Amino acid sequence: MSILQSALTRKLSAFVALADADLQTLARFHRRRRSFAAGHQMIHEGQPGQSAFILAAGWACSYKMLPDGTRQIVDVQIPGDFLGLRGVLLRTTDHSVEAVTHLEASEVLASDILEGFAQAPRLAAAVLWAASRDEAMVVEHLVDLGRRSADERMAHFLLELGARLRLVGAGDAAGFDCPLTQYHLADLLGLSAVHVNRVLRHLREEGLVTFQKGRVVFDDPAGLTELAGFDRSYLDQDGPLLR
Amino acid sequence: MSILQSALTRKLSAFVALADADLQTLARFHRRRRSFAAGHQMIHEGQPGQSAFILAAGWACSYKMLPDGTRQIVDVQIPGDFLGLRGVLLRTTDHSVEAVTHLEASEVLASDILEGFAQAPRLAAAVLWAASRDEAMVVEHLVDLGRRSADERMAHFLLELGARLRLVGAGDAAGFDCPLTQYHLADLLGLSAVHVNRVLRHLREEGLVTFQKGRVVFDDPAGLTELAGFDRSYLDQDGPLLR
DNA sequence: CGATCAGTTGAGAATGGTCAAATTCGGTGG
DNA sequence: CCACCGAATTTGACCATTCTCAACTGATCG
Repeated sequence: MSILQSALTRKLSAFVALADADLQTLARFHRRRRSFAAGHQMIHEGQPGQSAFILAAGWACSYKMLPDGTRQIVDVQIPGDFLGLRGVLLRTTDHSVEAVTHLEASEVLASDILEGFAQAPRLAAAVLWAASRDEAMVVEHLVDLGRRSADERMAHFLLELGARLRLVGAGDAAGFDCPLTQYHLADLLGLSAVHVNRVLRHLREEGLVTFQKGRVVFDDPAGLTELAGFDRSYLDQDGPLLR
Repeated sequence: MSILQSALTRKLSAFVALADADLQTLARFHRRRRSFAAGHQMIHEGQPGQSAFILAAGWACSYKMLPDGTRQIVDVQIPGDFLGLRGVLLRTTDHSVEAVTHLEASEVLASDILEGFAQAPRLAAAVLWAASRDEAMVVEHLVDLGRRSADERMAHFLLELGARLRLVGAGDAAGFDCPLTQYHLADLLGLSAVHVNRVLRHLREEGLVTFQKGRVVFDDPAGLTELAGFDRSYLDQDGPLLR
């Protein structure tokens, strides 16, 4: 079993205890290994979901474009995450997904997913359960956009991302490597790129966090957590609920 | 079978063809009928999810409070929707739910859900599948907050709500009855109540939509749709994917 | 009939946006 | 090694959307 498979298995097992049949079905999701260049558009909004991907290495982001040409990034995907699952489940894709870095992923055809779920309904429950935890992150993001100031948003996003990365073994309490540009941050946080730059400068001058040259350093984790009102409990999990 | 049950069954059957055993399990979710006064807090953020509810009549809203006392409403629930499901699945509730009007709901204990899901994994998949469609609405809401102007947000929200209500037989193309106050709209759309008032006046003066005395009237549906960039395809569904 | 709550309006302030122009940085070719 | 290119970042000046504070209206209710 590859490192990726064990990571995903561990993630899913946090929700549902999986039997051998479930694990074999899951293993079949990893047959088609693919590689993509940075900037490649993996999934196109509005098209029927032909396939989803399980991210093995690299970063991606899912986003929606608006008629006026602006975009809103909904979420960032890191290794172990699914891409485009909802597009397959709802038969139509409501967002696009773009590779932020070069990335490695398993392509899972829509038919694989539907057949696999029919044969292994407990696996289906586990996958959807994990998706429902992802929704908790989207909700936090929504609160960011609705009610937090630009500084608070940035602080909250960087802390959440750091916590997620640590769960998959990338980065530590001191900081993490981050391939996102300030344009990505702007589209994530609903700000202009210019203002993102000012916010980052402000947080740096306050001694809270430094984001430079592709690296985020938490200079004052406690102060940053305080500013952001960050509570990581929604990311934690401690054992399968469904046995 | 009650009207509510058939509505929920229809909703779930859009995703997964349910067998008799699944339907019987689903029926057991409706044993505990409860009634709540407007303003009652159904679910408290931070507490372990003891039970969820299936809304039969009335409106509710789920929200998060911030340390500074402001709140962000994440979603509005109307009849046929689940309340507090994620709190049960993730063992801890990441948001609160409040009754907007007097409401009728079936209380479903956490143990009912977990036992039911273990016995009827296809039902579990169906419920989580429906939850994943709800996430599509949260994503639209997120885009509202991140990248749409106040006018566009209001237009988009009212159109989406109207479309959802029509799916459950409340309201029509002309408009709908809406018990939300301007304070609710403010907390939904990330605006101040004062600005909500100005936005509503502006949309009314433009002849697009009128919201007065608890009733929303679409004066110019086409113009409103154009302003909002509204595309309702993410709400549509046309037959079970998993047979 | 006072009290309360939702809605309405005005004036001034603030957060964040837009436009425009440097500056830095990582390659890349000579 | 160096000049150069394009992308990313940085900064300044000005502008606009939205917020805050405050006051007032109107409906509802005990």
